[in-house]
Amino acid sequence: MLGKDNADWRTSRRAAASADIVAAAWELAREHGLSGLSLRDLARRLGMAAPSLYSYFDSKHGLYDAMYADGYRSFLAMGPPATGPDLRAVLRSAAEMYVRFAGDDPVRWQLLNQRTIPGFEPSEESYALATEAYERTAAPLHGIADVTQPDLDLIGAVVGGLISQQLANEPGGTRWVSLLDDAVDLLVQRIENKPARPAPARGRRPTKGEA
Amino acid sequence: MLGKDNADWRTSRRAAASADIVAAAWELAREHGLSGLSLRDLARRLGMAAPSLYSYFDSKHGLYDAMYADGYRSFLAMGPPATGPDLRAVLRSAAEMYVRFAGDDPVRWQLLNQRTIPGFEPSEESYALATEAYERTAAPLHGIADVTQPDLDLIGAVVGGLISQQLANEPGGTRWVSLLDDAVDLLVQRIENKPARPAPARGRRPTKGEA
DNA sequence: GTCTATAAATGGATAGAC
DNA sequence: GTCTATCCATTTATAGAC
Repeated sequence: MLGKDNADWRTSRRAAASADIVAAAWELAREHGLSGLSLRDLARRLGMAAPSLYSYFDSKHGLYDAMYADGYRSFLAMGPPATGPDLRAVLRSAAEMYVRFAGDDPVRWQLLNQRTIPGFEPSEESYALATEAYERTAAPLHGIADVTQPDLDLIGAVVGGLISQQLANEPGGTRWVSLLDDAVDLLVQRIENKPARPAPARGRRPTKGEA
Repeated sequence: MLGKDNADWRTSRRAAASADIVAAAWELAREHGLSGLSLRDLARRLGMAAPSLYSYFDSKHGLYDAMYADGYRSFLAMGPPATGPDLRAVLRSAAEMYVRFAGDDPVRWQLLNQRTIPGFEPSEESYALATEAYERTAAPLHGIADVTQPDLDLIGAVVGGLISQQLANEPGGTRWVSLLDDAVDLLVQRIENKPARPAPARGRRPTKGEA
């Protein structure tokens, strides 16, 4: 009567094997580039035959999808960002967390943030993790000032831009990343010194994004 | 006695053929992604045999290098950015030029600005074009206010970040790119409201980037 | 310069035995 | 689930005819 236990055991074994594969795939991606990843190399490193990988992933894109999900799970594992009443402190904390995450594994950042693998798009399930990570990071900002979606978009672009320049032009350095505090100050200024919430009706100018 | 003319003609013929190849390569890259480009497809589209491409390029990376150079030549062909005494106007013009250039051909922007092809690095000659483009774009800013290199780095990161987010998350849209004017205003504010040029010596704080 | 032919290495992917 | 064997496409490269 250990049918259920047996099934659980199998499932967890399978999950563990799958995790091993993904971990080895990250290793290889760091060594040979994201699109330089080959299933043969991967199988060899794991001491298994290449076709066996297809028991775990439908295709190479399926593997990328698992890596994508794994990347966001790693981000979520860093824990929630700081909360508090001070916009600058909260923003700085969230930005630094993101910069650290990107610097820890540039290839991971590339898969998660750039459209670099032709034809690859994350599955709904994996993308849901991306959404969760985004919302969790943005959440502490919502209460504080009058943070709008365009504000969040600009924040993301500025922080992402600094990371991107850093990784592309001076990997391992700090030339761009060291500008983070200054950038945060700018963003805080923008958000706090915004023309007070538009009086409901009464000559309100349409926002830029509105059709 | 037409040896020289004949040589010139051959050179220009060769250059024209080379340009045709690069143009077709861009087409294919737009269709199948940058790393999805195949020399067979390329040769087929040009109505030639694949090995013939090796008369023009040493390797696939050689082709990428030619595309890289071509990309920056296209940028330079847009002409110099606006000049003038108004920082905001000059910055906005340069930024809009860059955004237009990126939107016109996202794949080109990817090759020029992201480390996406494993093992590919532009040759010195091609990289010189990148430097020329950068310096030409930054030149009009140098005269105006007290624009430092960290200022330029931040400008590049912000503009590049908006482009990157736009292309990755909503290609063809304007959600991020429409924030450009706001971003420029922020940057102008930073540059203009900088603590006046530090009095030579006398308690000057070291800049972040300095060792 | 261009072609045909060909080679070797490598890539993703499938079929079918165990 | 794992293997062997196999397939087909791609990259790189060479030899040799035209």
